[in-house]
Amino acid sequence: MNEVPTPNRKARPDPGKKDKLQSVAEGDVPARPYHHGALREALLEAAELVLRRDGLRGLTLRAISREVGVSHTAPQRHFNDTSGVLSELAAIGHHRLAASMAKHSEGVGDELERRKAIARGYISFAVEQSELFRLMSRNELLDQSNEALGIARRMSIRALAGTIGQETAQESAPLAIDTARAVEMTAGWAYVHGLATLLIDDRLDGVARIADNIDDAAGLVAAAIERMRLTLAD
Amino acid sequence: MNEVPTPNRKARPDPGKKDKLQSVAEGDVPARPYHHGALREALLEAAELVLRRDGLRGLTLRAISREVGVSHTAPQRHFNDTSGVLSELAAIGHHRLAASMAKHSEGVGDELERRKAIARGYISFAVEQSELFRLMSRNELLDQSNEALGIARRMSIRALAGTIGQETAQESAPLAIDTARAVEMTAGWAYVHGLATLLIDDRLDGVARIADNIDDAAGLVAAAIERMRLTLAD
DNA sequence: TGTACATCAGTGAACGCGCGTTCACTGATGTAC
DNA sequence: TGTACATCAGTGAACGCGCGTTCACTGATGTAC
Repeated sequence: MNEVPTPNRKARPDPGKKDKLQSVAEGDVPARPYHHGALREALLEAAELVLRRDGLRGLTLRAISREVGVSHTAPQRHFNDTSGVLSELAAIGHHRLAASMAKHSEGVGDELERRKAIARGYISFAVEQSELFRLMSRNELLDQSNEALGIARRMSIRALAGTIGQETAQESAPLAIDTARAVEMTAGWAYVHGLATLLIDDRLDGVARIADNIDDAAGLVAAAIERMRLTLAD
Repeated sequence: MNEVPTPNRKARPDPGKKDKLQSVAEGDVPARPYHHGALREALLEAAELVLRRDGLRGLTLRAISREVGVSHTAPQRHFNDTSGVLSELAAIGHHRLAASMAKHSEGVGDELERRKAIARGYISFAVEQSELFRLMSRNELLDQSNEALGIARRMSIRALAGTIGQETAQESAPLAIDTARAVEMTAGWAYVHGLATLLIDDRLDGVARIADNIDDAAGLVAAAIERMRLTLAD
């Protein structure tokens, strides 16, 4: 009787959306199948895109669903809620941060130079992926019990300590250091993290503007990194 | 005819709310008048209360209206929108930050000690009023054209440079310094800001936990501040 | 000192928005036999 | 190799929530005369 195999569904607001039978004949765009196959990964990529384009405010489950072209309830199965997506994204960010530091310091022998290189890697990541970097600090939005995030955090701390590559991928092993070393590490981390944060928040412009020979904050940061051995002021 | 002077208003859902005629006879609680008198200040206080209690997420125009007990459209007249309230609040925060640094360093003569004291003032403020401190960095929520905020920011930078009190309240005058001084200031600021940020974000616990003799992040920070002259690590 | 009137400050009902969540469902895939 | 059935993945309508905004209004205050 019915030529279209549509059973007793109530309504089809957009019937042109799924043309499953003509999939191959329609062109090279394969018809989107009911089962995506790699929806989780697609959603994460979409989430990153939305984060860059619309900022953290626009990053909702509905937004990433729209981006992928999937029902807005689909993400629930893969991430429980928004914090699930954000936590995964933050974990990815920590891995990239670690990779950036490792890459910048790769093969640098001199210890001081090595530390400067790690600092550059840290700040480069923060500047180039500032929204992601910011997200990584937004604890109230992240699921603190997320395992991947925990592992990724430990990994980036390890890369910061410059011990990545020296040990194998034992990122879960504790990094035992003594007190003095911990204090130095804290100080160094704080220094670099503060530079990165102030830089992407455009706060250094104020200082740059009042200095005689500096007219860009990036130059200020470069000079500050070069100093590396510092006192609080003057 | 009518004993109550209620004219042709449609409905009174909560008639007990405003008992204007019995104001004095009712007790020492004065009946809330139609005109508040200092609504702007009351709303700002309420905003700070809400910020502490519910965090930034709960800080809405409707929330602060509820807190004061006023119609939820009342704040519109005093602050245009939410960013107006947040900007005023951030400005207050900058003033308090400046005051904290000034107070801690007051009367400290030795230059290095003075800088440590300023750092303690910075970090104390961040820890004690962490939500407010965080708000001050949330540029996307603040009205960058807000004049009070701009002035307050310049003031806190000035206090950070340790020049507060040496000059009069000329907070709008430019703070002319040379390049070397600017680099030092930037480095010092970054260091202290990073310590404060990592501390209130509970990020230092990770380092503290892996150090042999430190089991609290606060101790780590205290030690880091005491060092003050640092290299990136080790 | 009193009166008229403009202006200011706050009210409360109504609306639209985008969000997350629930629910019964359908389409696709995997597995037992 | 084929068939039955359970399980998994995605759908889309519906709902409730809290928010900001608009609007016509009312109550209080200030000012001109």
